Amino acid sequence: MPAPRWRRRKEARPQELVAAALEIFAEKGFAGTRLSDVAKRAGVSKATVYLYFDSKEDLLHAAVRAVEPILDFGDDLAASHEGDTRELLSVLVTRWLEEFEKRGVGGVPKLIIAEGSNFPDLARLYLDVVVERGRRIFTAVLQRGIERGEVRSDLDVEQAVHVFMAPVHYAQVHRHALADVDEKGPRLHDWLAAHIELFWRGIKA
Amino acid sequence: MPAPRWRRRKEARPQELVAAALEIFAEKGFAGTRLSDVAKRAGVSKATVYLYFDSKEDLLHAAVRAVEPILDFGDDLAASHEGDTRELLSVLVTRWLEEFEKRGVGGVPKLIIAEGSNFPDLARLYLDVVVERGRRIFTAVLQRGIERGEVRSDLDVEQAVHVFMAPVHYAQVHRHALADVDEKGPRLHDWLAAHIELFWRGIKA
Amino acid sequence: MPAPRWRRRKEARPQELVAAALEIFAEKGFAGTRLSDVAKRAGVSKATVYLYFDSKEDLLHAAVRAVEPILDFGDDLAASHEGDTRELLSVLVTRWLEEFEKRGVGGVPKLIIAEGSNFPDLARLYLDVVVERGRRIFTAVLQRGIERGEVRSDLDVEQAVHVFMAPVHYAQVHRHALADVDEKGPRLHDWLAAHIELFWRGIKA
Amino acid sequence: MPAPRWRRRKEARPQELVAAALEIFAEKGFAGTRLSDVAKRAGVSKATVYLYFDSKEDLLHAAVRAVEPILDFGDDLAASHEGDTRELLSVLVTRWLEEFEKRGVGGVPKLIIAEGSNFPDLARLYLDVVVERGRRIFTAVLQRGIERGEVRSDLDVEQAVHVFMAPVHYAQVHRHALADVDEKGPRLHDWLAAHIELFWRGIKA
DNA sequence: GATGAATGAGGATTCATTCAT
DNA sequence: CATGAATGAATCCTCATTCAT
Repeated sequence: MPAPRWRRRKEARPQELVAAALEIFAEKGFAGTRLSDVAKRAGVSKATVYLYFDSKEDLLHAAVRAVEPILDFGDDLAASHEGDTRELLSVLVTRWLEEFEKRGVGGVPKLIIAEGSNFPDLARLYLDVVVERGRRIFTAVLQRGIERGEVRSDLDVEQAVHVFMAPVHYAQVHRHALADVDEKGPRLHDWLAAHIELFWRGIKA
Repeated sequence: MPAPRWRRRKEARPQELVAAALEIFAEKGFAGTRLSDVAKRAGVSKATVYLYFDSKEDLLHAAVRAVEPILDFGDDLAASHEGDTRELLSVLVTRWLEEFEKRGVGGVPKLIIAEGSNFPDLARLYLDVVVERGRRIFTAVLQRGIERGEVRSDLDVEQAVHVFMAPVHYAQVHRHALADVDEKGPRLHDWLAAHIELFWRGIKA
Repeated sequence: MPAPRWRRRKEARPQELVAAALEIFAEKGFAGTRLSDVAKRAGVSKATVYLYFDSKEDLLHAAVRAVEPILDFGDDLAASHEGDTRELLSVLVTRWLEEFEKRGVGGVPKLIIAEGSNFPDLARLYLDVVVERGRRIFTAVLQRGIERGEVRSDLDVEQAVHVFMAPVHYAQVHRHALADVDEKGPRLHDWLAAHIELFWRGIKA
Repeated sequence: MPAPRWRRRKEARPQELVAAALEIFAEKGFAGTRLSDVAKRAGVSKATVYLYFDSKEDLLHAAVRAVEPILDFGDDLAASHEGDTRELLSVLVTRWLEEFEKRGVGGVPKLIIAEGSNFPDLARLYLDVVVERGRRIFTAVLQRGIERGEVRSDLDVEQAVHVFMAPVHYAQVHRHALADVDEKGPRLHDWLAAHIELFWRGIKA
């Protein structure tokens, strides 16, 4: 008795819905999103959404929660890295952006910016699993850099981390909010490469 | 002597409405904003809004257009500055943030991030009068720095400007979207001071 | 002390408003008419309408009441007519239509058709001062025709009057409701001439 | 056992809505009709109307389009008639009126008079499927009458048709607009019988 | 589990009407 | 007398949500 194909579909439904919802929430915002559009994009009927989610807001939460494991790679990568700190910064940033896109949650940062004041719980979740966690990771990296003598020992690490992360966050937001229309705007990878280059000059020993 | 039901305010009304609208649009987003709330905050009835604006969307445009003269200070300030470039960067950034708050349009950057994909015209307007103009101003500043020998002459000015501006934009967005909930987040002025400090180390000759 | 010019204007206001109202009521119907459009056509402000009329409905009544003296010509003309009856019919119909247009109330019949069920009082007024009065006039004319031996004495005068008037009423309605779009439709004067010709053949002795 | 809040009626709903709408549009006019009243009369909620029609105007169009097949009987009846022409006229007129009432579109002629200038497309549709078609049918009838020697060969058929139809149209309009209030007005069947009698005398050979 | 049908609550917009000047 | 400004009360339309099948 082979597992029927539709079984897999059925189990995949919630994820498909979350993926569809995320795209549209990120594009239109929460209030601007019609559940009927989400359903259509997921290839189901409106009513089906309610089999898996209690409400539109529930779906929003689910969509944002998809970002939870996004930085799992961070600690390991930082701990196991062998090369110099500057390269580690570069690898981490690259991976950061890749993970978001690969997992289809690239729109979350923008969504959080847009809806954070309407849904503080979501903002807090995002801050915890992305922002704070990112801060911890990069704090560790900079401290390791200091220990290794690569980074100035008089650096105010906390502020430096804030400074370092702003362009990363902003690049994600820009990409999903303005890039299409910002013809003279920065190109993502050059932008972040330049950022790391300048930042490194700013902190190196 | 009961307060009159209304008072003639033809002159002031549009601005009051725009101010009220901007606050709420920035907080709730376009679709999430109820015109009745805007009216209430402006102290008028819903119908009064329609005396001055054709539609909710028209009001949104008006609200965003309030940002148009925001960087008027930039060119003059840059041209007349006597001190060193680093200080000029600092002055300009400080002034930038002040102007937005002073004119009550501090929420616009966040609003544009949230609604840019729904209203590309608005995004374009914002890019023109804020982002591009900011780029031009800082490009000039860095070039002046190179000419004065303060800044490395091998600097890729275009990329440097993009790098420099990201934390400025992000700080504005963060302030109106996440700051309330981001207890461990950066404090605006320290953050930008640290940014300028590190950036300067990155570009100085 | 010459009478100031504006005096005349002021006294003419109600009539100008009634005239403007009538045109628009006849075109758009009562509910479809905006008082602001009436005011604009009359060259005054909306509020001015309320100096002369209590309400939109009051204005409607005034507009329809303008039709009251419309058939004053009828009795005299019928009584003083010297020629034959057929000619009298023709003269009366021609005059009927002329009077409506001359006095600017040509749209009233259509308006009454459209709004009669919403404003039975108006319908009754119109029936009294136009329809019933017309019936009386034409009844007298046909009876005179019988007395003069021009019209069949076995004619059912009451029915004949109803039959005679239908095309007159309909022509008025058609003109203001369908004529613009009814390219293959009848031309008013030929139509009524043919009507009288056929009717006369139908009733003549 | 409480009555279910609703019952699946997908098939019947549009027709029920059109019927309800037609009654109310004919009575109150387009602008004077509240969609909530239409919904109530059809026994559904306001929102349900929008499941089947895009807008109030769409519903109006649908309602008027219900008149489209109304004269289908005409050509056949005229072609297959065996008796004399006078009787054919009578039969056609009787049937004409019957069909409108039987199909519940008796109010359309009045509605078109009322709204023709606001919705020229509707007027055109009505002219095409009712007025013009009627003209063609009666033109054929009169020509047949001439061929059969029953009708004067010098008759101006085109004008005669216009004359003949006016009371038919007007009777329909009168019935739905004024009859209730026009106590001394004509009774439909006597009226049209007298019309046909007089008309026949006017055209017979 | 899935959905077509239905709806209640709500929001944008309009407009007759009022009032201070 | 006139009117610009303001508004309350509708009215159309949308959409998240429910329910019978």
